[in-house]
Amino acid sequence: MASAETEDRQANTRSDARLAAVVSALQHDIVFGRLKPRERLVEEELSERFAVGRHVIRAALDELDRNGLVRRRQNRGAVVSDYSPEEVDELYDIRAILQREAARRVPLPASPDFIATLIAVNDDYVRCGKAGDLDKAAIANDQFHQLIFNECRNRHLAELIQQYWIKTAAIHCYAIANPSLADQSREEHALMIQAMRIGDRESFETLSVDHMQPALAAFKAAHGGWISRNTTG
Amino acid sequence: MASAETEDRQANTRSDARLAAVVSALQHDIVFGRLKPRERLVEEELSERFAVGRHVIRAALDELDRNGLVRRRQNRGAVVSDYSPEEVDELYDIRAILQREAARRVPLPASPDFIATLIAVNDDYVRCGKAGDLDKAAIANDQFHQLIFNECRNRHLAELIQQYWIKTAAIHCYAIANPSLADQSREEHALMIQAMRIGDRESFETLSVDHMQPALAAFKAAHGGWISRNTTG
DNA sequence: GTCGCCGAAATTGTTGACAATTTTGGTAAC
DNA sequence: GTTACCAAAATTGTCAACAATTTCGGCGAC
Repeated sequence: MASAETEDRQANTRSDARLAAVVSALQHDIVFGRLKPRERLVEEELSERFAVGRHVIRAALDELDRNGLVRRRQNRGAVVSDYSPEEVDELYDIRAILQREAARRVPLPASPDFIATLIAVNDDYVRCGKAGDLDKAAIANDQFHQLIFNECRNRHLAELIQQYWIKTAAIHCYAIANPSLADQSREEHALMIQAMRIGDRESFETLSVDHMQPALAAFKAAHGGWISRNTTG
Repeated sequence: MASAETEDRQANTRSDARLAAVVSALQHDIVFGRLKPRERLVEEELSERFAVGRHVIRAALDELDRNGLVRRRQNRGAVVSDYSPEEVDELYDIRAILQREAARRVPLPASPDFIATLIAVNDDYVRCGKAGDLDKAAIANDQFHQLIFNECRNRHLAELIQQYWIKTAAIHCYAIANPSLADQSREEHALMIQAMRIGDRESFETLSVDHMQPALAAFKAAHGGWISRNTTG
């Protein structure tokens, strides 16, 4: 629901509001663990729940499949995907590559206007986080990083980073719920803003990559002993 | 038609043979210029041409839209996309990033078995190219580079490179049709094989990035004066 | 007691008709 | 001659019923 409007600007995803709403809702359900890995997603159930035609559900599942959040197989329906440890490492490897390069391409120092916008969004993130409103905090966090990466002067690169952001949403949202990690996240956001303001590219680049690591480490620690069943199925 | 079998291995794209065939055929039509930029793709026409239901066509157009080869807008159908010069630069910028990083991750020197396979595919590419069979040459060229990038020890990165390979297929297939560029391409393939064989990573990395440039330069020279109409539309 | 087979239930894939939207062509007013 | 508007054609979006496939439970054979 919340991202239905932002979606409208992206000319890439050709879709109406209903589809966007379903995708967004399912994304949040998966990311925040209301839908657990290996859980089945039945088209007719979802069709009834969201009060839309089954073909809309099908399109939504297509998009989620494309985003890597669910996995579909012929005549067997969709299940929430659980990443194997190797997959998580691979995805974060790619994110590190992309975000480092994006950080190199952002013009620094950033304009005062941009810094002001960034601070406003980050304040929102901090406020929601401390208030325990995880859903809104996650959205503000999304906005914060999306704003930054959109400055990289390569729209396709920014979109690609956004794609991998979504793919790993279930992992990096881990940090928001954990008080200690959330503290660190807030501190790093402040450092990023500072680096952009004074034009310290080296710090900015390092922060852009390292900012991902705590959530990844926490996720791996929590799910370390898991068996990966989704290889050959 | 030709890639219908290879598609089967990729568990990611959940689709039957018909969908894969339609996507592949339309891809080739666009890449080799039988379908020209800004040309409309009408669902019912395609449905009749390929003798499949319209929903299959719709799924195919979805995938082509996702690959960037066509552009769709609400209630207005699909058109073959023509990239603006900025978009082309952006896409090649991303390809350079990804392919450089992949080259860094490929274990070197490559095994003799792998080198042998590579030489066999490349011989096929050279043969088809010199015989003027552009369609098969393009497929062999695809195989050659896909083989290499699949060695990067990160399946998601390899898939991502493949995605951008498809996105820019219309551009880099330019080189195959041009005799001088094709000569250079063949020579560089030989150098890449040599670098992988003896473990010369620096050359391999440089080649992996620079190999794209001639086709890009030729494409930009040919389409330099174009007006870009697909911005806000 | 276990293994294999068969049938029913559940679920997804497909089809064709219908509704909504956009485009096109023509006509009348200025 | 040009512009505004309206109706018809073309095209895409939506829906509900039907067909095909997979899964699950029970039954019988060994």
